[in-house]
Amino acid sequence: MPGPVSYTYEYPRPALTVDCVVFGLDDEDLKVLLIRRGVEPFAGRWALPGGFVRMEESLDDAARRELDEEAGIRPNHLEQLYTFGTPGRDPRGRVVTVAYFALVKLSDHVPHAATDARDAAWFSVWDTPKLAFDHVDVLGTALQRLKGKVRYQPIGFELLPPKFTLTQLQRLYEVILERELDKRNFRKKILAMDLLEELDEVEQDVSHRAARLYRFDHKKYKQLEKAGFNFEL
Amino acid sequence: MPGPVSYTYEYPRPALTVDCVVFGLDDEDLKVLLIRRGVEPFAGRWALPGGFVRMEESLDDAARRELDEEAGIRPNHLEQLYTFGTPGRDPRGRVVTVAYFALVKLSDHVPHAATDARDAAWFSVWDTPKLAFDHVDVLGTALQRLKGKVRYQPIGFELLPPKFTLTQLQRLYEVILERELDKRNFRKKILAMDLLEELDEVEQDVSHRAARLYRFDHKKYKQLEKAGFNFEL
DNA sequence: CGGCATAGTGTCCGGAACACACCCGGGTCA
DNA sequence: TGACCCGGGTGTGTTCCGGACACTATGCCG
Repeated sequence: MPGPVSYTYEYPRPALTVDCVVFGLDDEDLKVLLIRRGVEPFAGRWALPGGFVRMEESLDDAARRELDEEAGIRPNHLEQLYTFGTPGRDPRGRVVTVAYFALVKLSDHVPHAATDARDAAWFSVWDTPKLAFDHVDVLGTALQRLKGKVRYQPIGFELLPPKFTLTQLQRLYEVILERELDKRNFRKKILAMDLLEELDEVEQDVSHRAARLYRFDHKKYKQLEKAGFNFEL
Repeated sequence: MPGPVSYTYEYPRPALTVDCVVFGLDDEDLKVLLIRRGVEPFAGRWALPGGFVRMEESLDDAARRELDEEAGIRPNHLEQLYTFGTPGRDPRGRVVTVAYFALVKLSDHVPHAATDARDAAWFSVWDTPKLAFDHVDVLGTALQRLKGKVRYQPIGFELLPPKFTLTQLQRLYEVILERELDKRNFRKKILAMDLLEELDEVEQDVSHRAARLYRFDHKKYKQLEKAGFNFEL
């Protein structure tokens, strides 16, 4: 990609990057995707996937591009999280980063690495290695946001396979909200919303009574949303 | 402020600005602070106060500095809103802006302009002139955020004078949420939280029975918050 | 065929939301 | 000066919703 070797401005400008907090759900645990850095600064440390924003792309596009390049991930749900710009957060100089958070179905991304000759891996969000830059703060902010948002918007489904059992769904909420929920009340509430399509299928290969499978009805949700319906818990 | 006349980088960098959506509450109406632009682009148009981020200041500091410089405002409540970076949003080239939103007591800022030889004025949020850049989008996003946030965090008080009546408080919520509330229930709920200090004073100069004044108890709120209390509606 | 592991289900109670109507206090104006 | 007008401020009954709570059903496995 040839071009001029330098760019000159009248006033100094910070560098601009995007970083992505990608969440996935494994049985029993909420995971976050990390990349092992190959270059300084923080070579060898784990960090959130991300990189520099190009001049002709939007911030959202930059986040998607970096995710695809660094981990081969094309998330369904991606939203801007917060912008971190404290001077000194990057030893190379002033770097401002727009953080994003994404939700993916882990099942779609089991064999993770091998996409860019980099190490990429899923870690439990409660037990990550020491992170580069201020990425702990970014992760913390993302967790808070996820916790706050999952109760008022049906985004949790992005973490589950298309067909899931009510128990799986309940566990998802329990893991994210960090508290236990009553099975009967949970089912009553979620079914009362009439957003789940009950399928004529049950889970396979379990050594006990198989649970019925459900599917989230995006179309019905869009309708209800327009009509002023508010998803809650 | 003399210095080198140019800054050179190996890769192109977007310019970085901050813009602030400052809300104030007038009897009966939610207002937003706008500044008339003196220079191109969009000279003569109204716009949100804002400007370029300096290399040695944090984003929050930049927002506060610009607000002070352009309108003489030092808001109590200021928080980051969203970062807008679509290529083409500024005709001068790639400019990414970190938007903030702030709440102020209008009473503290009645005589607005005259601070920087610029025009500054409060407009009803439902009836603003045509704005420069993509500032309509920014304003829209800020309104949405305010609407969402006011129900779960006691930030509405930042818009009222220190001493206020319950009716004033109720009107605030009605204006922001764009729906009417039941007087009896509103009072019951807000008083039950035990966050308002009942004063031995009543409002003055009204042509009907004077209402009792209250004050928001920040200290008590901090305590309750730590104890896991959640403000709601 | 018995045991075990998870699926699936209904009821009751207390507090919150809501709708409804009346008295209070003070200023205004005839 | 007294009648009235305007919002301020309060009580109650009804309904609705969320939370607590425990047992039966089903299917696989040994």
